[in-house]
Amino acid sequence: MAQNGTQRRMSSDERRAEILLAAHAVFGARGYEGATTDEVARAAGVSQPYVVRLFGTKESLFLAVLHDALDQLLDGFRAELDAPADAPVQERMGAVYLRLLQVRGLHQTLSHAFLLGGHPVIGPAARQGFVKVWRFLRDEAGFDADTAQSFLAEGMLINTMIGLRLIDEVDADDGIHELFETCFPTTMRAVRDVAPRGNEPW
Amino acid sequence: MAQNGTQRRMSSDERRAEILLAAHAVFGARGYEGATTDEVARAAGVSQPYVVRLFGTKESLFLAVLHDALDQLLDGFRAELDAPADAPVQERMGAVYLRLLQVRGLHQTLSHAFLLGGHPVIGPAARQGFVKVWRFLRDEAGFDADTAQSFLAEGMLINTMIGLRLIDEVDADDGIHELFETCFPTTMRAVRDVAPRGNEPW
DNA sequence: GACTGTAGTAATCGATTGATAACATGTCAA
DNA sequence: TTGACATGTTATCAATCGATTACTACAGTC
Repeated sequence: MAQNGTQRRMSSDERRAEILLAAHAVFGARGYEGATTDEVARAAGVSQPYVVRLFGTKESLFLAVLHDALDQLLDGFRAELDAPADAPVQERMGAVYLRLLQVRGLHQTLSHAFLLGGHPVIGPAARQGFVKVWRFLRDEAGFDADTAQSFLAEGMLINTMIGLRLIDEVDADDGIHELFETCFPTTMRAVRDVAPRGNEPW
Repeated sequence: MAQNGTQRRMSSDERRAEILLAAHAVFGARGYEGATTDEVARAAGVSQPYVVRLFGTKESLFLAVLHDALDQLLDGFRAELDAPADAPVQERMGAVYLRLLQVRGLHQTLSHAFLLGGHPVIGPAARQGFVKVWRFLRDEAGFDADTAQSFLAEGMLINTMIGLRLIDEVDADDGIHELFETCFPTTMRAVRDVAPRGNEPW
């Protein structure tokens, strides 16, 4: 029974991928320390010990999420670079960045990791990832230093606004509405459709 | 004995201020969930239960730290606005922001709070604080929307770079060195002197 | 110089949480 | 079919942490 219903047997790799997806959302919403392996497990529809078994420790699960986020980011950038150019590079990379909002929690997980530079294990991994992004922008995308800096800065502001759940008040507060229109001049509708809302835990 | 030595009796307000200072550093380095009231207590030189007694709960301690950070930021901005102008407004506000790096952990605590928008108590407080900064830049400092957005964005990037402890590798990695020179063109020496290093826990 | 309120600590408790161990169930090859 | 391995769970433990309680000690006052 249950041949294709709600419960199905998966390969451990498929399961790992599902847990990773759930972990993006949970770590993004609660941070490394605030998230629990049990929350991740329930979000992924498995038991808490199984999460630990598939990833070893909570710390290595977070590292896996961090590496996955950086891979998705840089792979997305590179794929767009290889595609035929239909707009300035900066706009195209920005569109890739915003498209990744569909992976719930990805941007916030990155920001959380970037704030843990003092952590003995996560710190070095986060630094290395950040530098990789910088090097991509400079060496592969061809950004000059000032452009790369502005691009990164705007990315960090986007992460902040997403993490703050500012969208919830975009209609209630004129200042926020203006900020959004400045930050997402063309893409506001897309962002609003995809960004996390306050009424969902993550 | 011990009339003025290492141990002294303080007013609860003085002690509260000292704990607040220590809490900036601890919350900044470890985040809201990652920090423990015991770490804050030891950093402030008091016992853990006393921290809880003076602030009620860990949550209200964090809210106090958040409000203190926003007060220091906006008070600093306003004081600089009232002082005789010796440079463009944007530069002067930026200098205030960098000067606050002397309050260890202040910027990172703000960033941590901004990532907790989904938290039922911290979220609304963080949103409100962020909007207050935006309104200050627009209404009091007279920034136009684009300038305010860039200013905020660069601030978030600075917070990220501080939280990442990137300064530790500024001499070891050419990319990081370049990033720092782009981001802190005139102020790099000051930032390096005052930013937290990897070899200190916070 | 006892009285009293405030500063502060030691001891401890209950809840949470990451991790482990033991066990159960499904699937595939021979 | 049956064995064997991979998928998954239930039960449980030890450590950590925020909070409470009960106690101690200092300082100003009458």
